[in-house]
Amino acid sequence: MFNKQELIDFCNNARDSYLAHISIDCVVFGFHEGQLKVLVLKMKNEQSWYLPGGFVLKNEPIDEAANRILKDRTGLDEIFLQQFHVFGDPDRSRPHREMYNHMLPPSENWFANRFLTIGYYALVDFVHVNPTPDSHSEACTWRDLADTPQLELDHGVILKTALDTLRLQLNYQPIGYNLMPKEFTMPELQKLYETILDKKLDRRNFQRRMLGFGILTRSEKPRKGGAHKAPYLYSFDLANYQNALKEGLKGGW
Amino acid sequence: MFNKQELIDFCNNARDSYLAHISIDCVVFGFHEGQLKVLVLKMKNEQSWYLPGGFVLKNEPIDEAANRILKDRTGLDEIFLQQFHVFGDPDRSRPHREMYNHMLPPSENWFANRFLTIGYYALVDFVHVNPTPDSHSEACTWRDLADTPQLELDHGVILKTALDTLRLQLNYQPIGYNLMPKEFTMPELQKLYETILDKKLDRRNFQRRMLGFGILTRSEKPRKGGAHKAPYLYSFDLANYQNALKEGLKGGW
DNA sequence: GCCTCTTGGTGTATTTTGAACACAATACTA
DNA sequence: TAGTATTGTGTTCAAAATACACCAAGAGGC
Repeated sequence: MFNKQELIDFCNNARDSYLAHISIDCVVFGFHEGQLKVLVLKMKNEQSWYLPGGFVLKNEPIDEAANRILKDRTGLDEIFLQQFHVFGDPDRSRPHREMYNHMLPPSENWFANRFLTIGYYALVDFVHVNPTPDSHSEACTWRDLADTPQLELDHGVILKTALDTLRLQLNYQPIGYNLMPKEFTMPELQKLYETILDKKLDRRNFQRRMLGFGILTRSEKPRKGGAHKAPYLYSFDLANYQNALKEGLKGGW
Repeated sequence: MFNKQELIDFCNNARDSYLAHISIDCVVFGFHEGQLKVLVLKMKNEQSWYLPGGFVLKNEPIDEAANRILKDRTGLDEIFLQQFHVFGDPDRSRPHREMYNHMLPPSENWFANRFLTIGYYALVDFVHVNPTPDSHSEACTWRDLADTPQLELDHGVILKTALDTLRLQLNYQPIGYNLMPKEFTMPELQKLYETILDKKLDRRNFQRRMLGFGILTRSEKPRKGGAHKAPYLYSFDLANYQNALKEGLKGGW
């Protein structure tokens, strides 16, 4: 939350720079230690949590805007981003719109406007992300999907919609490629699928089908160090993966 | 295209009524005589064709806006509508933005603004539609998908994206229910699937699979009148259909 | 070192599903 | 009433999904 002077400065700058009525909110997924994670922000001086978001510069393509916003939050550029839905209820941001009523008249207060928000989901390699709060926030952190805090406004709905979209697109987008590190074991990849789909899969059939798609290349060296048998390391063959996705990975899970 | 006075009136009204920077464009699909059809508009005094579209009232949910716009073009209310993509390139409407430069300075010209457009696709029962031009247009007509005119701005891309989405969602949305009349024969339904997917399907396997889903109810009376064997009439069991779609109609086509 | 436990990798039998095709039924035509 | 075009149903064969058995490799206890 801003104090009055911060608010005035922000609003002046926003009016000059950004398109009115339009915002972007991002659901950033990562995968670490067998858990699907989401990046969330905690607002200064309040127990309120948000998805990373921002506005669109007056002459900026919206995909670039989403990329810019996420670069600020993660340190990563060229992130895998998919637009998935516009949330356009006139009341969706009412608490935001009224929040600064006591500081500024609505005509001068950027946040008093109605905003449609364009929802993007992003897939990132967890270990490369450097979570960075924005000027409203005091914290930017990963949370397990099963352990996300209550989110403000309609951000809970946005998150849920993103997750539903992710499930539907699992066979049509390079989701594994973008969420896994370069090299990974088959059980790790299976855990990702199980987490996204929220159900157990048969270990042996999973392996056979995955290999059957011809989108994985096996490293020479297995992973060392862990207890028990050393699993092989795999990486995605991006060209084959993209090609297979055009038709969709056939069959359900 | 407006003359100067029409333009001034439109702009004054638009500024008071609509959200800036946001428009809606609709791809209306119908199905008639074995052909997938799209509703297009022809602008007054020009050989230029557009998709039906409009703007969002300042306090109107976007889904309602799309519904309102389509009610004006089709006479139908409560149309099946799906938001599918936002087109947000800053240059997407450049020709529109410059079109009235000689009549009004940009600051007073609504169309000189940048617009993001939210793409909706609509599915309607062809025979119930009463195509109605808007104030820019001299004609509003159905065109075969294979015979659509060149569309202005990025409307060609919007149409193509809608069609791709339609294909992907065929097993997840009640597309048959919304495009077919109440009663139809199995070969007619098959033609719809073949048209959307743009490939031939085996008549007998199609029939067995469709019936296997348990989403159709067969009428007592077959269709009379045509030459040759009278086919049965079917209608969708909406409750079962919706239920089956939650999981997706399993298998590909 | 040997046994056992745990985890990863491969093979096989059974069931289910999908594709291809033959044939019967119906309604109009000649 | 035979002919023809079209619709409805059944059967066959192959492919794919599922379930399960077995083998391999590494770690720790004794």
